Amino acid sequence: MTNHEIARIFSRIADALEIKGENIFRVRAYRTAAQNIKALARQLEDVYRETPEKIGQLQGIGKDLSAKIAELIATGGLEYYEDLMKEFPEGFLSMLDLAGLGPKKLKKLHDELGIDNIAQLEKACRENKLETLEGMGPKTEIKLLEAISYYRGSEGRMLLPEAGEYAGQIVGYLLSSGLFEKVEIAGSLRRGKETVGDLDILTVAKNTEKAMDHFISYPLVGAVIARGTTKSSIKIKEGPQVDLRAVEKKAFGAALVYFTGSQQHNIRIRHLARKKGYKVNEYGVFSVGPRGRERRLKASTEEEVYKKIGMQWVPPELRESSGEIEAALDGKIPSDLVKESDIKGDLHLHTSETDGRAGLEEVMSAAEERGYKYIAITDHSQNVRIANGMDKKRLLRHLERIRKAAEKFKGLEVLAGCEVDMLENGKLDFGDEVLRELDIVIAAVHSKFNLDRKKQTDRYLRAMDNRFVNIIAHPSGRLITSRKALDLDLEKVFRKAAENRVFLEVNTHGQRIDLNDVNCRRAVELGAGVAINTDAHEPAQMDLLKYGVITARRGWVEKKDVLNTYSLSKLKKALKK
DNA sequence: GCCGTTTTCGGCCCGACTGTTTTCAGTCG
Repeated sequence: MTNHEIARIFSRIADALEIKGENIFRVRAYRTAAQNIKALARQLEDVYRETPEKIGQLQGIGKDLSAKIAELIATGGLEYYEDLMKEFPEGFLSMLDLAGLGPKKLKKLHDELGIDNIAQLEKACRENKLETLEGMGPKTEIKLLEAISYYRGSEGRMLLPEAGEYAGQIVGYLLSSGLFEKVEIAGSLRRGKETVGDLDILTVAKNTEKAMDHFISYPLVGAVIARGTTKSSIKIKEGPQVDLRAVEKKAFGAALVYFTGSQQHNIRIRHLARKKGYKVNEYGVFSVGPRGRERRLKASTEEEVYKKIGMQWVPPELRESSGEIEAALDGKIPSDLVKESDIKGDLHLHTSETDGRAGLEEVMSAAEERGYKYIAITDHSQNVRIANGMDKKRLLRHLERIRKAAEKFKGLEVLAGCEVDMLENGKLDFGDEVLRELDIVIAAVHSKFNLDRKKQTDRYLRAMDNRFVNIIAHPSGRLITSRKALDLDLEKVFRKAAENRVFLEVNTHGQRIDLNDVNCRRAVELGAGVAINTDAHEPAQMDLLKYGVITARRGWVEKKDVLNTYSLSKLKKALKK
């Protein structure tokens, strides 16, 4: 049972209890627990197996919820949950995913109109049945019909790079108007989550009325969801919802904290502030005097807001309520989280020799343009036939060509390597007599994704015992929207990596982001290092590096933990082991 | 249901916008 599955069950329980009209704080407890569990760096199942009592020490998990987690892990099910679900028709709770429909209205629709599912809701809206209910009118029906159509056509959350593109375009549109003094991306995009739902943009506007009008007139707008003086929301045609908030300059810091989230992070910040006699909202930090009199304290930047509460500034990527609050209170926020400018080269690149699009020199000059000190050319090995993998003869010839082409690029060190396939039994696709000819060896799985946990893990461990292996590419094998991660004991893999000085890749290609944030964090905790690589198959993809960097930052990875921040001489030493 | 140098009981982050109201409940982030 994964953390995500446990979190989903808790959040379904929260939905169900809310509809039943249970104590809202009890509902919130389940919801908070679900969110905290999703943000954990370790799998609860692993924690439970080692030290079961640690479950109850987690933030927001007490006696009752730790017992429920134990039951889920031990039996794969939860009696309380299953009984609760029996009270609701199939598909009923998922109606809560409709925008504008919450537990209260849903309960009313069920109790008074007998609505059990989306199809019945749609029919009732079309027949104007909702208008017969108190508190609902014609607009409610229109909004719900829109929500239903959006829900059906919804592709869910975007991948991070796609969100980045949308945001870049809108920010450009806003800035070009001259109506804004400041425009800043906030929300999960600023935190660098691997998928993003809505886009959040925080602004300081010279004239909020004009600014809001400009925003809702964005050419690609499909619908205006809300239009207020400080807050408006639009839905982009075939794209995401975008929320824009305009605040005064002096409130910008507090507003940026608030609008960046995560929600759990905000709740804890405000809670801490309250204990100190302050109130924090998006307009600033206020001291609360006798008779509730409020006085604004100077806090126009994020740094000042955190300082007032008595803690260090927290980098946005860390704001997931997964230990950063405690660290910031103790002054223990990592001081040197890896930055894009720390990266001295890309160590996983393909060329047209196998399945890449560009030739050797094109790749090298792209690297030179990016100011890299070094790169590694790592085309596929023979077993990956679909990618036109090289046999021994072709590889040796390729190495020669790489070294020859590299002579033209004086300031760039080019390592001649290979992405060597990891065979089912953990042997590599080439023997040691070939591997020793390479400057760098990346081992990777491209087939047999469905081995059982023991076999898959042994496959990795054996490959990492080969003394020539430097990097494990895309270790978990997952593709965010299409392929599950391999069934793998990552704890063992990370420990072995630390022991044998094998680096684990943070691969930014396509839908990978692999390792992901929580795995990065655990790998580094266990003493392993990472390498942030693009696995680019054409030079433009080398730009995706920033998403690997942000993911590593979310995993609390510092510069010293990252192989490709090393100087050339240190890199070469590390590769020789 | 969780949590505690104000509390083991009584709190639980905080505010904007909408639609249906005539002062507010519901929803959202």
